[in-house]
Amino acid sequence: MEQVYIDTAKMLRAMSDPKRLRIVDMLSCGELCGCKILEEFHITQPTLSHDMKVLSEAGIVKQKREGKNIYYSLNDEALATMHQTLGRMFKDKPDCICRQNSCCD
Amino acid sequence: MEQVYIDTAKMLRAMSDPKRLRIVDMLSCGELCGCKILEEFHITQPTLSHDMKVLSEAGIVKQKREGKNIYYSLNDEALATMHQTLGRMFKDKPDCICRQNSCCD
DNA sequence: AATACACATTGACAAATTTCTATAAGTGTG
DNA sequence: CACACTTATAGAAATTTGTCAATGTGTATT
Repeated sequence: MEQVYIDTAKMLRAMSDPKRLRIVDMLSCGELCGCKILEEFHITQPTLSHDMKVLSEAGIVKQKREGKNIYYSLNDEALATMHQTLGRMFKDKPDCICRQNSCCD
Repeated sequence: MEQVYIDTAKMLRAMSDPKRLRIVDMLSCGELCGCKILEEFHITQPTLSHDMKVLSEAGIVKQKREGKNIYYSLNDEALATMHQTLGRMFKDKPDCICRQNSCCD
């Protein structure tokens, strides 16, 4: 299986939970610390921590410590690339990824 | 949880498997019957049937019977809408979905 | 040092997902 | 009708995921 499918699928999987998708949406408005994000959901802190780890490991969010807090922000570059990749996968074009790998013989 | 997160997450989940993502990519080049898709993977027929069901139930693929075969094709409209929704979620804009629902106070 | 706050890790459990074998159902052909 | 071919369903086993309570780690404040 080509790497692009594996990598893209991993990012999609990370965002395939309504709560995590909403977190991505929240972060698009700017960085937020965990405790701030936590306020918006009815989940425990360890659950959020786990969700942020999933998003981080998929390369969707970055984090930086500032004092006691950790601020999460979107990895805009990675998201833009993934968005573009998806767009190419959805459309039939001469440079369709599918044709590049001759999967549609 | 707003419906848009639930609906979008469901589509993302359906595509969050490398194999199913590749199937979407394959279908972007035109409709294909199940047996043709099956040739490209090392999985059993029931497994593919299950995968196609997941994609169908997420609204990603349509199907039509033609004799013995069932031809699968992308639901372009649904995919375009989802792609656009994702784009809006990733970017900070005045009409950011997040702001619309005042989740970033 | 003691305390408080923010976040991560561990261990556990239930629920969902993936994949298979076996079998059923729909369709066309001799 | 009997057979072959394509797809779907049922049931089972293994794995992954989502979530929590309990606890550990890092940082600041007093």
